[in-house]
Amino acid sequence: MGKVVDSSIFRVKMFDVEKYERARCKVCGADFWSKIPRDNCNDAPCADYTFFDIKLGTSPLTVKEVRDKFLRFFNERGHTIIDPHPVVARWRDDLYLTIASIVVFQPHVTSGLVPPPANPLVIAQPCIRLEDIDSVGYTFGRHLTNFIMGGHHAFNYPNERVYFTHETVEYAKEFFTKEIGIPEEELTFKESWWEGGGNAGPCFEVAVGGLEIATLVFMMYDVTPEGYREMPLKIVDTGYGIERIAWLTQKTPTAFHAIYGYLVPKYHKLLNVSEPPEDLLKVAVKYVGRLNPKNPKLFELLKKNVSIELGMSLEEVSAYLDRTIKLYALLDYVKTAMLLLSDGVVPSNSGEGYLARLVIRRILRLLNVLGSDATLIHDLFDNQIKYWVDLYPQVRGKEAYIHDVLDHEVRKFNESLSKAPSLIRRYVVKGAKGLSEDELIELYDSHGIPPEVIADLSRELGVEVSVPEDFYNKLAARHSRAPVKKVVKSKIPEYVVTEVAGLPATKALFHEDPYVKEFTAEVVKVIKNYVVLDRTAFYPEGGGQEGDSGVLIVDGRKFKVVDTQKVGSVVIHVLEDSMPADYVGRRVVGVIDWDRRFNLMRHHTATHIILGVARKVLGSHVWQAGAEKTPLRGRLDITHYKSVSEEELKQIEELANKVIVEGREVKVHYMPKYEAEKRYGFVLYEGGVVLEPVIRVVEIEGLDAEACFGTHLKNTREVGALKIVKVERIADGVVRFEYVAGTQVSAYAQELESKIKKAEEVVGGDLNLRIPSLIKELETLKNKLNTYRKLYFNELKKSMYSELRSLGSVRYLVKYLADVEEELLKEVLQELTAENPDAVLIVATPRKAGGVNLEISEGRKASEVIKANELFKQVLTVFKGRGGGKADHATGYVEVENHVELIEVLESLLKNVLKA
RNA sequence: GGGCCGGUAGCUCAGCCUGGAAGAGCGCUCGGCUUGCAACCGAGAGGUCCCGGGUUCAAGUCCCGGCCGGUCCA
Repeated sequence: MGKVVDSSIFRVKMFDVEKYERARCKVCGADFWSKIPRDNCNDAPCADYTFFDIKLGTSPLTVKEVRDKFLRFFNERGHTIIDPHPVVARWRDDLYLTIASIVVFQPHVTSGLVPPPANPLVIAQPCIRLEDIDSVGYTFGRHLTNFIMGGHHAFNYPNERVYFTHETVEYAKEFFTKEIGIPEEELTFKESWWEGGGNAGPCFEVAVGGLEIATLVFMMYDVTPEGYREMPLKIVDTGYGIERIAWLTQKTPTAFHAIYGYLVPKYHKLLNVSEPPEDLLKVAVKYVGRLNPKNPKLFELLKKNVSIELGMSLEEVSAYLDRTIKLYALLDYVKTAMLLLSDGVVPSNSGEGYLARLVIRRILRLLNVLGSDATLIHDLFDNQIKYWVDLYPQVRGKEAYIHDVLDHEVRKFNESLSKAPSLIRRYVVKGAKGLSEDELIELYDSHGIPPEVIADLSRELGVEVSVPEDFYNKLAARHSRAPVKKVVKSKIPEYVVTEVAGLPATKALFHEDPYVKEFTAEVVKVIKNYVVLDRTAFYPEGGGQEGDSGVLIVDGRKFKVVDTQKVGSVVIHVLEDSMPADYVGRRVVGVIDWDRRFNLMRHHTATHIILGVARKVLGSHVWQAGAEKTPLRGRLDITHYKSVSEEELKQIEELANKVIVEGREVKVHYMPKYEAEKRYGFVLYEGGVVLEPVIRVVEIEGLDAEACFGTHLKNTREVGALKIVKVERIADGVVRFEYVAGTQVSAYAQELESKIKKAEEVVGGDLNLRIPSLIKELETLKNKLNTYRKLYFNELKKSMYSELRSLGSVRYLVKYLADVEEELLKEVLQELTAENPDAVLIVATPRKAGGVNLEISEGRKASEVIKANELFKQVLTVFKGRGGGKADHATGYVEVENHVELIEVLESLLKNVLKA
């Protein structure tokens, strides 16, 4: 299905009533609505920035004031105010960042699975978008990596309409004209199309004086691999640019001045960047609307225009602007990184942590380019934290963590930079005449050395390197398309899934009482060895807990259950052998393998304990990055930015055992989604996202609360004991714990004991005593061996030397040695040839596969007369074999059993060569 | 999750393309020079060439698999 835009949706009532005209932009060709006639759509880059000249009916507003006005305006019109969510979208597994306010409600609300927390509602949501990261600064604040999106949303169900296009446009007009005081004739509504987070729909882009200040989306489609599919819900999804509106009212030369206030001069001072005169910025910003960040030539043109208009030299304009826009980018990047770190992101080389590292690396690179020390980053953050802590309360209390992480990142960055000179030298030498584009890209892609650093360093080496303008595009081309997301393969065959899909939900006895070991039920469906019952105590695989095994008994006949899975809320028992199809309707007794299940439960509850304890010991940036529970052991990956110290590990294990001994209650309660999120926060979704209105919360009092499907113990005491058996860093920023609980602790100890016992049997006694003495013994033997080896070495050398016979300009030796260590022989030959440049030494030794190994070794002078490899070739004309080498050394094998014959042949060959 | 780069002496690395006897600088030990230090000169010790297979007469080098680290991109 293709895009279906019925343009009648854009004919809203207000345009009729207020006499708006529909027109087409002469630059971009888009259709738009305006009260007065216009040539263009009034939006950058089709129009210059003219909003500075518009007289507004309000005084300048700060970001916070705009936000509050926005929330109040919609609240007064029946919208419930919703608290903003984190900038890291932990409630979603298809998205790392909160890129829009609607993301907060996707996909659980937009799909219709869960009702919205209120309807209609309004939210001021901090968002992060990194796709325009390269443009930040150049456009004086039109592009930012973080911003607050003011969104008012209405969710229209087929049987419950709230409001849609007409009211949305009316609200926009009213808000902008009455609250912000924009004259109505300055407003334009451009027809467009929006897509994001799996949904799409037509939209209006609202602009004033070249600046887009809001997008009004009418979300109507799901984006599927097959195309657009109409949604049952019709959703009003609006995005008001809070920062842009503040800029508009303040009329500062850049959005950065409006957003960051006193931080702008402060950063100029800290970074030692001169502030451009105000008229320079004011002149420049007019042209900024026309900038296309992908075309750097436009920026050069801008500078030229400014220099002409001000009568200032181009060099002076460049000197001001080039550095200042980098400073603007820093303001934005630092705030984005601050928000990411405040939400507990741990920088890493993969996953969401990479996004944090990406931003921090940009900051460090800009500091480098501006000639500041990397450690200045701490000051940059401190100032922003102070400035923003009121508007973003989540930053409070995170200062220590942020600085610790920054320290770590600065160190890593410096380490990779310190490797740069030698790496570049290697490439420069290789390439001779400089660095090719490919090499430039490889240096960045594989070693993280930014192109500007490469250019600097190679210049020092006397090689000019030019960085191509489209460097990052070329880099992108190197990374092939992102692979299609792997579809998790069901362990149940497709035909079973479809047959089972329509069945009523299986009653989950394992949830009602996780201690049920035996139960009776009725057979509902049989497909070969796949059996569905009306109720079951068999736990189906999920939430990182393996499915149960056990036995089903029908009329005394036993069927072994090897696995349990679920399709939707239907539980499928996987049998070893098929069950007769006519068993449907019969009574069945189910018995689960309780030993196995109880071990699973202990490891599952233990996993929650360790996670809770790790957060306490290491910090609130610790999130679950993966987990697995088997009957034998548990495994938990957490995010953490350094390796866990011995001390911390001990603390975690001790605290976990304390929690076990204390006997804390493990409570399971069902709770409305929004209430649970409010009470516990998004730590709930450690184990995965839950798309249901009511969620099952497993809570260990005062330690941990997670949305979890698994079976848990009633009390932590039942875990018995816990031992962490392994800790490793599986990726930068991710630490893996492996641990055993309950009876497995003893099993683990037994295993250790038997290992030690076996080892002690081998060494004969206490390991702690025997190993040092064995090492000593080994040393003594080594020394002795060395003594004898040296003796033999000298003997062999001496005897070989005495056997040298003169022949022309060389002295030679041909010898068969039956028992000699290969290494030792080589050493003797090397020394002899080094000391006797005229020596030609040929030694044959026995070869396991038959025949002999032949080694020809020559001194420097001798090798000029007779080339060892050529001599070998001649040997091979007489005997079968293979071999080769170089002038002073050749090796190989020869198929000959009679050594005397071999030696005779060699001697005659030698003589022949020397004669010729 | 994927691409790329790397793993050789205590450290920084060369050698790998094109297979043929394991290298350099720094550091270390000893000696010389010097009032002493630094520098300098001389000698020496120091190696699981990440691991496992394969190809080959021969593998640090080529091929396959794995481990570890780095880095870029989702």
